[in-house]
Amino acid sequence: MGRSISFNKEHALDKAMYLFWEKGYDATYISDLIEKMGISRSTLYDSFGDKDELYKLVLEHYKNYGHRKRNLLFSGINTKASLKSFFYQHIEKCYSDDIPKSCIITNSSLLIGHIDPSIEEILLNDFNELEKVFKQVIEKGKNNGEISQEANPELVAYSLLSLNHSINLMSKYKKEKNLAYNLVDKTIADL
Amino acid sequence: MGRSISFNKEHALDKAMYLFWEKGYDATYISDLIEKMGISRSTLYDSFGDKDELYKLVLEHYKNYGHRKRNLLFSGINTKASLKSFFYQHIEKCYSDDIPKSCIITNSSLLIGHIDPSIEEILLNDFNELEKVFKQVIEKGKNNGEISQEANPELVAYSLLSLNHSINLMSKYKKEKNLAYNLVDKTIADL
DNA sequence: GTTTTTCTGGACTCATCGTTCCGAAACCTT
DNA sequence: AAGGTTTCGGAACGATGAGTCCAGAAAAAC
Repeated sequence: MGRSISFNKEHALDKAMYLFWEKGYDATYISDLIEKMGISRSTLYDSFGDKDELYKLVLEHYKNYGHRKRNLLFSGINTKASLKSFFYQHIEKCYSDDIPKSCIITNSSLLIGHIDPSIEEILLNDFNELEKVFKQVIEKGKNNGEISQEANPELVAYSLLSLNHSINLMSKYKKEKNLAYNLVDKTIADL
Repeated sequence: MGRSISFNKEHALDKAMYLFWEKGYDATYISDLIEKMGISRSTLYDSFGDKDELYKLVLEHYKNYGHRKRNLLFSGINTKASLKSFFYQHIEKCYSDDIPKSCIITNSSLLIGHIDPSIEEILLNDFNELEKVFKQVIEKGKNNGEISQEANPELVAYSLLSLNHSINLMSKYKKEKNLAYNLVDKTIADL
């Protein structure tokens, strides 16, 4: 009974995500959000809570979004090829004009220490998760004999995480895409 | 003639720098600034212009501040030792509780595309400058025979820049300091 | 058609932002 | 001491942000 929901929640979250991603938490205004999400002010507050709540939902939404790329890490013919395809796609996305630069987690770094602790926790968790996945990949590669037995999975994971975030930042600063490719190639070759 | 200035301009800029550095441009409010700088609202506007102008002065101030560390790159007994002392100090500063995390330029990267173009230009220049210095260091190391002739100075400089900014971000996200040291050691050893 | 729920639009409150302004105090010069 | 100049503090202004509220339109269920 009653009127049914007439907007797509996922679609609206998607729009909100791009806004927060591009402009950051502070510079994303409710007025921008309702415009891009295509809903009214009241609907936003009724359906998503306040700005903080919406931001949490967006971070959750972003997580799902990021998992698609992450799956590349286990889909290649071997460990190094998987890593390469992951990083190549990362570079292409970072240098694409269709989506915002960098990643929403990296962009949120300034919020740490100044935002609601429950949001900070989400940020820290998301940040650490990719590192864990890298570690798994390296351990799998060691078991397969594709990666040197001397490699320290924790350190390598850290170094890959570092590479990942560098690409984010470098793309913001408009550094040549080519250099990113070279660094990825070299890093993976040295594993 | 007239009343003389009763506050130290450099000291005030220093306080402003820490604030912008820690909170970022948007989240640094004039009210915070006048409190920390120890001057009144009108004095701030009279002496430093508006927020944008003050931010430019702060970036300039930060530049001088950063040069002290940069000199380490040319002060060691050899190229690799110099690089090590530079990065070691960088890590220590990033993990110190006395100064804000990361660096003001990295933090400001979020503003790119949304701020006054003249400020954006300063940011891009500052960012590129460190890369140039790294390149010089590598070229010098090649001439000295300390670094392999096959090394591509441009790529190595990019990779060191990348390392530098990773440390910034990793410290924000509270990653273990130890991993940063290990990555620095490995990166420099592989040169 | 009636009821129930969703959604809209706009007006509203409250807080806080950046900025301006002005009178008074402090200082230098003569 | 007097006059001119600059600093300084606080009040005030205008803009804009987040969030609330409500009357009514729209859409679905009964």
